[in-house]
Amino acid sequence: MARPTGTKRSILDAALALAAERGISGTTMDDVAERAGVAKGSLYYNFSSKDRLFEGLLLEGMSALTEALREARAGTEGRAQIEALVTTLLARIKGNTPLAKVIAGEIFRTDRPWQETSFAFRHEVLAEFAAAIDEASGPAASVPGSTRLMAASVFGATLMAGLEWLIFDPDQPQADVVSAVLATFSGRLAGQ
Amino acid sequence: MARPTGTKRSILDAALALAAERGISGTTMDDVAERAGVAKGSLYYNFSSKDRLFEGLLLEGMSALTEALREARAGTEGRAQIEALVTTLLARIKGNTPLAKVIAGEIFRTDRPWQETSFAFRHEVLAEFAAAIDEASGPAASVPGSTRLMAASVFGATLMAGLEWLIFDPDQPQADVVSAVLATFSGRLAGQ
DNA sequence: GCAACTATACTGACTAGTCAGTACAAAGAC
DNA sequence: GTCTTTGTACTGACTAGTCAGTATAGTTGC
Repeated sequence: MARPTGTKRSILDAALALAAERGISGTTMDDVAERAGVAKGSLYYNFSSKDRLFEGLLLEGMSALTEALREARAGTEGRAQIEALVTTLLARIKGNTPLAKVIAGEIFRTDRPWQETSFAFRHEVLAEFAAAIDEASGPAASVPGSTRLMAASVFGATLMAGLEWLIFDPDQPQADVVSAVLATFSGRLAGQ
Repeated sequence: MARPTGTKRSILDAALALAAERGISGTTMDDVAERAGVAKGSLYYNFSSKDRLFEGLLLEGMSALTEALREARAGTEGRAQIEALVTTLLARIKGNTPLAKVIAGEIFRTDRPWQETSFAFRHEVLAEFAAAIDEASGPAASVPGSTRLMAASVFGATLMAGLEWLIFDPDQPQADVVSAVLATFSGRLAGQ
């Protein structure tokens, strides 16, 4: 699963940029070849189909993200884990906004050939958040299954705020965005 | 802006169901006609183009949602507003999951002919959440622009948790999902 | 009572164009 | 001398949109 270089890299980069602009279905293989500056034949020499190309793209992006989240959580303890995950996720969204847009658009689709891949990724990401939530609030969750839903909440909050930030107000400092997301969880809104 | 009936209704319903399964780009007009049980010509008699059809679809769904959120907030005060908005949004997502899936997949796209419509909707929804946040935490927000980001966080948390719920564990009672989302904001995760 | 006309809704075969994928001869790269 | 890439032409299935014609229910004139 080494990060591709050379022609494969150009193709993946071009495909990602285009998919972020027009969606995967709206991106044609001719477009990808042109933007990558390679011949169309090279696309099919390196990837067996359009589906495989985009599957590879998502797999690569998702692996990098889960890896980053895993490391962020491993380096911290207790309540700081949530903060570390939120900070890391926001940094990743900023560092690769096109990927974040594509993932956000794909995450609820249930009809893709790479669904399996995508669900596994989703599971891993939520597992990191769930583990951080257990660390922060004690493992004695009141309702069974609620940790996973809370993990989805924290992930969804960060993703939505991150894209809101980068699409509509990209000049705002990253630290302010981290603060805003964490403030949402601080108890000021719904302390029991 | 009366809710269409008859043929228009069948077409919109079919288009929504298909778009939730395959995305808008992945849905063909022939598919829509077949599922709606009408001839393809009727699609074009009732809507001038595929884009207009889906714009109408999103507009209808988004109007109903903002209206519901507005009412929910108007009926409550203080911190209960957040809870009312989260509850209402989750109920709507459950009541029309296909629409929620389509909106979730569209909300970050910046290349659609109906972008204006979509951004306006986004703005209205976030305005409701922002108003509730102001009510809950006092208008003296620490960082300029942070209320909008917090609104995006709360909205994103609810949307992600709602779809997680309905796609992966639809038998879980709605009340548990509301609790889980609100628990995320309770301060147990990141109380300062 | 009925023929002629109008308005509206709908039909489905058809057109013009698009796009994933293929073919293959030639040229670099290592 | 094999692996990779190029360039270009091509195929065939698919798709948005069109349009001449049909169905039906009024309405008007006589």
